[in-house]
Amino acid sequence: MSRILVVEDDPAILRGLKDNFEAESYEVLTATDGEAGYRLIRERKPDLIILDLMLPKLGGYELCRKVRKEGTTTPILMLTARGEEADRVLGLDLGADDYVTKPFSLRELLARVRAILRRANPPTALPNELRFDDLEVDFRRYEARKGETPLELTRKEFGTLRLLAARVGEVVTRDELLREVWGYRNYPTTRTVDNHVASLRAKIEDDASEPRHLLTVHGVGYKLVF
Amino acid sequence: MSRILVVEDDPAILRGLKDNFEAESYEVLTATDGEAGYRLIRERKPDLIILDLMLPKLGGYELCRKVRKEGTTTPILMLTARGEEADRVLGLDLGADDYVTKPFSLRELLARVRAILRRANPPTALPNELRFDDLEVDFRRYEARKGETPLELTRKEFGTLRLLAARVGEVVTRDELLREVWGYRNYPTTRTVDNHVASLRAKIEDDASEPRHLLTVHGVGYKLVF
DNA sequence: CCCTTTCATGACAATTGCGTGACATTCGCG
DNA sequence: CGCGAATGTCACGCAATTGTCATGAAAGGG
Repeated sequence: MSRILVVEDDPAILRGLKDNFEAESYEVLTATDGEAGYRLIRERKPDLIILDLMLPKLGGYELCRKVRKEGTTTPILMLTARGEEADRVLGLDLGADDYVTKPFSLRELLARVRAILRRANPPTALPNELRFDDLEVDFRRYEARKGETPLELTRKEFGTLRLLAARVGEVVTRDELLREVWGYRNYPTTRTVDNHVASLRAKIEDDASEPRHLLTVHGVGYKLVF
Repeated sequence: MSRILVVEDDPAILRGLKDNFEAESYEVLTATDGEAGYRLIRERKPDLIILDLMLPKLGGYELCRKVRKEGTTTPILMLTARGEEADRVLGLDLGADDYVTKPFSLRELLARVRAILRRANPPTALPNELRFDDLEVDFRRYEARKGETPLELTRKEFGTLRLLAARVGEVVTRDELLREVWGYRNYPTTRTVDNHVASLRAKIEDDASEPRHLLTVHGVGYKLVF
């Protein structure tokens, strides 16, 4: 069976996870701070790393980036508390393969672990770039241009546009946008989405009052069309 | 729409939850102690159970474990007072699917409920498109065309057509349409359905006064045939 | 610590779409 | 054929949805 490393500083959660994964007959390694976790990654080469975001000595964020920079491709699942940087769409670039927000569902966590290990299909493919007409967006560089003029898009705008771009033509509901772009942090109103869509329109549409690409579907949501 | 059981002994909270869920078009069952909750689970088979941890007669832990042991897979969302981490892990051990700590944000709770239900009840096999004759409907894009001319269908019209399309040839009653398209609560008159069917006809039939596809079955409902 | 950017929220107006009722028409059934 | 019930048609008022803007809070950089 697979070997899983859990890096988590809360001893109660750590033990709960260890017990449960072992009950599923995984081999479990544990660490309570980032540095110990880093050593275990190098020495024991786990098949999957479960990483708390807030860690003593070396944060999950930094640890994640560090091992990725060293070329480690081991799948990483991030545990994040509500209130932390939990944006799924915006956050996956750090090198994590999946995300679970605390307090989390153990059943869901187990299901995700199985899914990751099965490794059949990569996680929901988000596009890395978008281009049509004179618009050009690079989601990895967080750069956008309209014709010759560079656009200053905010993080939420990038995230919103990216999710819409991932499903070009299809309607994306405000709830989906909130879930995927905003994440499980502080639940803003769906009205917040409208505002960000509005400012996106002001930037990417020729005439924001007559949008031709970022369209509203009344009572449902928004969609991006070419 | 979905049926939610709320088991909570604080009448104020219970009332608040009931009102809010009903405002979201959920059907709500309520119980103020574990035993009553247990009976409702068996008798009414809710789609989701929201369970307070501290309950008279039969606690949330015990109730959760009991129904799980009996093979019930209905998703359970636990409500708990802000407490120790041990509670969290223990609660999840018992088979709860998610967890919200009191005092909670109503928006958060609603979002989680939606997420759980979405996960548990994968969108019932509704067709994503419909085509016959010169009609072409894409339910994900919310787009419809008749020949060359695009049709402007409203949300209810899309929903109505989609449900009819899911059961081509079969009669769908007005009550079914109301339940599936309109949602559980605040039933409009069944006459409302007629109106939407009428406007659908005006759009998709060649001759609305002589419908050939969207047919009335007198005294029963409507059906879609090719 | 201040300053800038980004974000969330609310008020307001404009628009869309929905629900309802009145009346006409059709259907089912004797 | 005739009656009552069910359905079609239509138009109106209202409620929900959305665009727009302003404001204050939060986050991030110097």
